Amino acid sequence: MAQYAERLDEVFHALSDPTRRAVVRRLGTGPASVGELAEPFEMALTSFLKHIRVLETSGCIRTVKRGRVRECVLEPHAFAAVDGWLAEERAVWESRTDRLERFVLSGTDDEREDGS
Amino acid sequence: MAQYAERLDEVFHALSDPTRRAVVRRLGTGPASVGELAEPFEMALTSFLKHIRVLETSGCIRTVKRGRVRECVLEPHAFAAVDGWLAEERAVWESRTDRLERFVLSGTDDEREDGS
DNA sequence: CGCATACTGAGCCATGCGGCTAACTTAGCG
DNA sequence: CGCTAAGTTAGCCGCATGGCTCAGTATGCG
Repeated sequence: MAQYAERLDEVFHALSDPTRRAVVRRLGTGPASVGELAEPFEMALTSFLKHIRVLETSGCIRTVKRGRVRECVLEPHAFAAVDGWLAEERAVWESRTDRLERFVLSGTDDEREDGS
Repeated sequence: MAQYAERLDEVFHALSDPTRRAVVRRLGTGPASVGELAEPFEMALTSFLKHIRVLETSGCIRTVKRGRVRECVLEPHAFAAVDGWLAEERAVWESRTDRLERFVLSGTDDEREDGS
């Protein structure tokens, strides 16, 4: 278990920006060029390109240059990492609430986690 | 749909740091004081406290001061937001692959999404 | 009371982020 | 060939982040 990680930092960072999340959302509906993706946003193209780079280096998207156009496609694989982390987290948390539940129901002390 | 969001920026940002993810993981096993949480890390307590603040303002954790000790507890609710976003994302993406599948199987053109 | 413990606040510093403009490169079209 | 369209590179700017130290504050124990 816990094999996910790796670029988890970068993926979470990539998703922490609304512009980038919007791009991801858009790419969910299919591939698009940088220009197409940039169109809904006010910012300069160069600024927007930085977001694309962040998404790409984090592994959230893949891009290829065809002619003078750069095509971007979603890399759903990257989100599995987030999903996996979340699942592990929930597993830890749920096993804890399970123990708590047993403790409450049984009245026995099952609740010390500091090894002192 | 899409009711989650709100502090999604902050939550993703909070989770983009390994120290903070480790804290979240630890808190999954139960509440802890700032000092307890800080112990495994090299950094100064004041530096560590900033991480706690980030986690708190993002809504990932809740803290209360009892005596001179500040207790931190996980706020699993916050992760539901991430989970929700992820689910929406996947929904978009899967409806797209469904359409693609139909297209491939039927041979009809079902694949234009730009309204031009 | 006095002292150690557990934070807390203020403020410094280097780096990184997210925006910008200006100038350049390539590709496609006529 | 020459012009336009689509990126791309380089570099500037202000602000946020994540580390640090040093000097409080306040609680609990003896």
